[in-house]
Order: sequence, then structure tokens, then C-alpha cells
Amino acid sequence: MSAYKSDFLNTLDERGFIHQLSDAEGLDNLLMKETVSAYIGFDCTAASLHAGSLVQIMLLYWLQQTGHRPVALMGGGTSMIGDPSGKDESRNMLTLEKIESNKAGIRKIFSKFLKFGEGRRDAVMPDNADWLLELNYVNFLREYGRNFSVNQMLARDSVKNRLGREQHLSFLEFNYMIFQAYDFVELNKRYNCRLQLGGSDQWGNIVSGIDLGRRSGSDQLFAVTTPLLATSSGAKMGKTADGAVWLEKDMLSAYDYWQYWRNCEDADVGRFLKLFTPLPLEEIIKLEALGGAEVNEAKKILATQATTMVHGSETAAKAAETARITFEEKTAAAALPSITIASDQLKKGVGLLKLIVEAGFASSNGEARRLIKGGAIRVNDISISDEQTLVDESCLDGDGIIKLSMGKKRHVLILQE
RNA sequence: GGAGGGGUGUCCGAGUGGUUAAAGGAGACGGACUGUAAAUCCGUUCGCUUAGCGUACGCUGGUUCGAAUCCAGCCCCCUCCA
Repeated sequence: MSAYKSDFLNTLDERGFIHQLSDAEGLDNLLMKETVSAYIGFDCTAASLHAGSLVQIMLLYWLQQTGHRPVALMGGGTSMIGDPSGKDESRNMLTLEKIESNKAGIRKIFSKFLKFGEGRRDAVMPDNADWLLELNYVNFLREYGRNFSVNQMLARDSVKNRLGREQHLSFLEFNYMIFQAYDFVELNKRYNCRLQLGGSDQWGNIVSGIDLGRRSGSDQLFAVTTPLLATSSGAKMGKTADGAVWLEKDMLSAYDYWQYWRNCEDADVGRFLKLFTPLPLEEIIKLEALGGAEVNEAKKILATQATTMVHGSETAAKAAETARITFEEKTAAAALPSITIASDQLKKGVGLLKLIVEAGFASSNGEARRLIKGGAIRVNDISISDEQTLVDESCLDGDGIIKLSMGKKRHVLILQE
């Protein structure tokens, strides 16, 4: 019944990870025969990864789970050039220290999903700066340059589209595929890497690497790409109003992370359970079958499981409980985010506008005013329409807490200092 | 170096002397409806001490009662040619 022989490809296939793959049969055989090292390249321009990278992370997770070795390649070398596709924003060249600290942050995330170490199947995290930075242009051209066919490079979709629309394409960008191809070959040499995984937009670059490998005498290399992920209504994964859905709790609280998954669209639940949780397929199929309001149960499981992957089961359970108290009992859960106000200030009364800004609901008083006008703001669940309102001690409830809410979903507790 | 096109709010994009804090769209947020969903409808979307004030259409100066809009210089981006 299974399409493949190897656990890895079967898992990927069943869970909807596969978009394209090169030489499926050859790869399948290789995976059956030996422990395969496979890599994915990650940018290290930020101190953490966000939900947009989660598919790739899960790919490495399953790779290791099915008995192979993940190689998480840091794009330290390419980060130093900066992303050329970013419009007219100045390319902020990252300092070496910044890149190093970013790498440390990213490694922390990876270590939640992967086991690092020296063993045969233990993950490694090399940095392409190690070989890209010391490249000598002439030597590189002599050794590898002749293996690149400009004709083929021009035929790649990414290039063809740009040229076809008469858009500018800098030499720097043109070289990205060369670097990425070279990375693959280099990783093959250094780590015996045979497989590159990536998003479907990476297909061209990956295939370039396979070509270069063949021409320069590497082992046969393979490619697997994942479908480009969006929500059912077409939004990009991992982005919300407040920015990216970070996988680091200092950048996005576990509660908010849980909420992100809890609030996914109905149509996405099954797909997301398969992609982002390790739950067995049979269980997912059962959850998928839930209809109507019952999908909410599936969403809760998705949220808790996905949060567990990143923040651990205890933290995830706490986030789930906080959500339950807040939304199902509609009371103030102690674990909600909070701010503190000095008690003498509270005695005098604090302007509501200020509190709204302080709670992070608005970035300016003007925005806070608009929220009040729109009826979004509640203090202790009582809707407030007067922007001059002062919040003082009389608002404290029995536990000495004031609950400030914006909209139906966002709550912050105000505590007395 | 030459010729041409362009730089407007979070993004796309209209506006070519005054009723322009700047059409329209997207996105986002809020409200209604629901199930903490989607779709739909309504509202909001520079800041402030908000019947007002301040700042804002690449930068700097100028013309004018009045400039995103006209003029000069500069910077940047793109296309074609050398």
C-alpha cells in the first residue's frame, strides 16, 4: 500500500510534506541501505526561527526519527552579504558577533526538535561561512565555474521570470544558486550529505546543486521539496499582526503561541496536525473527521501538541489551561500576561489610554482612543466608551486584580505593585 | 557617459497649484454574526494635551497668499544604448 519502502519517505508522503522529489526510487533505495545525511539551509538574520520555518524543522525532525542524520546548515556566509531581493532598504550587514548570537538562538530552537551530538544519527549545524568566506574567486571559477552552464541558469524559472518581465537581476542574486549549489557539494564532501530538503521555491537551486555534484564527481545527490505553505485563505504562515510567530518564548509567549494554533482555520486543522505534530496518523484522521463546532477540540489538541514541541508539555498544558479559564469560564486566569502599576499611582487613578498603551494593545494614545471609540476596550468585562476614564483602586477585584481586555481575545491583568 | 521612466502613508497605487491627512485596493485591528474558525456586513487605519494643533508625498533650497503638485540642485532606483 505504501508508496515507498523507506520510513522517511513514507512518513513525509503520508503527512503531506512532499511537493517534488528527484529520483524517488534511487533515494528510496539509498534510505533503505544506509543512514543518510540530509540538509536544509537556514537564514541566520534573526535570533530565532518562526513558524514559517516550522515545516522545514519538522522535516529534519522526521528525518532523525526515521533513523537518519539531519544537517541544519546556517547561512552565515550568505547572511553576511545580506538579502539582495529586499527592495531599497539598506542591506544591513550583520556583524560577526550578531551572526554568532543569532546562531546560538537558532541552535536552541533546533535542540528542542533534534538531538545534536557526535553519533551517527546526531544532528549537526555547520555554517557555510566556513567555506564561502575563504573562497578564492579565480580558484573557484577554475574548479567549479566551468561546471555551471549559463544557458541552464538562464532557463531557471526564477531567472527567466525576472528577465521576462524585464526586471533587474543583479549579479549577486544570480550567484545565489551558485553558492547554494556549492554548499550542497561541500556538505557532501564534509558530511557525506546526499539529500537536500527545502521549500518548493528552492527546487531550482537544489537541482543546481545536484548538477554540480554530478559534474564535479560527487556522489549522486537527491532533492525533496515541500509545498509552499499558506493558510486556507491564502495568508502566509507564521505571520500575525504583531509580527512573526517566533519559536522563542522571550519573543513570543507560550500562551500566544498556543493561541496562534488554536485560532487556525477549520480547513487547516488536519493538514496542520499532520505537518506540525508528531501525533500518529490514525489519531489525526479521527480528529479530522470532527465537524462543526467539534473541530475546536481538534484545534486545542493541535495547539497543545504544537506548543509541546517547542516549549515542552508542561508549558503547553499551562497555556491550554489559561485559555480554558479565560475563554470557557470567562474569568481572569492568573497566568494571563500582566503589567504592574505602583499602588500610589493607582490611588490617584491612571488614565485608561495610558493603560491600553502600556498593556501593548495600542502603540499610541491615538490608537487607544480609536479602540475605545470602536468599543473594543473592557475593564473587568465592562465595556468602556469614555476615553477620559480613570482606572483606580475601586476597580480592583477581590484578588486585587484588574482585568483589561481588548476585543474578545486579548486580555492583560493589571496588578498593584 | 547618453536617452528615457520613476521615488506618495504598512504595502500596492491614484493624485500634476487651494474643499488633500492625501482617491481606490490589499493587509491589519475593532464591532456584528458564530465556535477563540472561515465567509459576510459595518467601522477604524500619522502623532498629540483632539471642535484645535503638529508633522507628512526621496533630500535641500526657491517661486507663490497657498506646493505632493511649478522651478533649481542633489541623492537613490529601473529600462535601453555606449
